[in-house]
Amino acid sequence: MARMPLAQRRQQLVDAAIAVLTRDGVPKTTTRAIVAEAGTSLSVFHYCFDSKQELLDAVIKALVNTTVDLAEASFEAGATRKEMVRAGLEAYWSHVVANPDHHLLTYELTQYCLRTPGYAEVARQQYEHYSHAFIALLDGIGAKPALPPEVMGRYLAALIDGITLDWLVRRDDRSARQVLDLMAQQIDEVMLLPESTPA
Amino acid sequence: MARMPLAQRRQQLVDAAIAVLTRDGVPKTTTRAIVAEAGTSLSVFHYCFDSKQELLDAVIKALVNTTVDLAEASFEAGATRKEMVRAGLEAYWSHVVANPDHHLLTYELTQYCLRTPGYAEVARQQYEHYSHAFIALLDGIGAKPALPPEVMGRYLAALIDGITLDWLVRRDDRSARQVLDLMAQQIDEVMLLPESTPA
DNA sequence: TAGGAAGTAGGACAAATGACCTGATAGGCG
DNA sequence: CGCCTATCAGGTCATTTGTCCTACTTCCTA
Repeated sequence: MARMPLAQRRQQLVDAAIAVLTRDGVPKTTTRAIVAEAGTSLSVFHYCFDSKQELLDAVIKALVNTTVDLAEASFEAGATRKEMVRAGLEAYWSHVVANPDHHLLTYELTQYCLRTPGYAEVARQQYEHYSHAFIALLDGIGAKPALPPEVMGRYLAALIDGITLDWLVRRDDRSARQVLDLMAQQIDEVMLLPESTPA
Repeated sequence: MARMPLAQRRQQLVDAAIAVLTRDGVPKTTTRAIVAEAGTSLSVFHYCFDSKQELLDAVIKALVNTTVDLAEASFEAGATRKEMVRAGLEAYWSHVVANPDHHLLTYELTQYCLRTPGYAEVARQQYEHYSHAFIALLDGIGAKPALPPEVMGRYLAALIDGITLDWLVRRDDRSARQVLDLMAQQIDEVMLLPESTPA
């Protein structure tokens, strides 16, 4: 193997671990599978990380960051308010459909954190981020919520989380799209105050 | 150990497995932990089941049944339509709060099924049951849906699933209750046609 | 250019785990 | 009562998995 500075090798192992986690799931992600994916050896692994747990720390940090970035970046442009809402959901949804394993892994890691002493807080922050992302979206659109934004954010985050999980389980595209449409409609027609129509 | 007929011993091992799964999670549920919980030996285990997988089959069947029963039984009486909806959600929610480990395990097993070849269909059926339970609830209430019942059922099932997961992660009772209230309100005021007011 | 540190290689080891085997024993049935 | 089948006990084996150790190589630097 080509020699590589420590930081770079660490990053490579984190990437390899994410690849294996995504492809094979948490239980099958052994240290040997990770180093095989990275094309290196066990000794290199323990040269870079004290333990498997320390690597998982780094993996979780990396994944949470990308997931949050995704959630925040998903909600962007559109012409009318209704279009912006739909565009945001659409952006998120196309990422789900294109990367089902990524999202499945997110759920798995959440579970892992809940079961691993000292990691519950990590999962907690992850879910805080989700609802905050929705609040920020609605705020960014310039929408006037008809309800407390906090409650709306959590409602919508829970809803999209449930829709995602349902699709990951049943892979029913038509059903998912119908429910997403209903969600967009609910947001626009029910949860936000009517737009001030320009004269 | 007292001698016991095969079927009874099997049931005992399934119960023990559920206890360990609930308490310690899927990864820590080893055959040894199961037989220790049941107070028997490994040999008894392999006398009753060919493999750990075969036991898990039985466990999943048992758990899915109880979960579905719960979901269906949760939705019962109340005076007005609004009260019935709230009572149904309340019944479900009190079970969640009283048995968080049970519900956490449900999510874990869903993941397990998705990752285990040949078990995806089990998870799929589980989620079918959830939305059907909602459709049946609304139908049982005698409510006139303002939307296709199929879509509403999936929307509500996804929503309650997301709310449950959010609470399991953040354990924020106040937030959960607010979102549940909003859900009840949405159902009553938006998703169902107005009740025909008696003269 | 020599020395030393940073990085790599491969093997080894103990613990955990699923699976199984042989012999003992209980308890119904003739 | 005595047999014989169903049930149980304990030990054992092979595999997997995380961890680590020692020796080797590359590369920077004084």
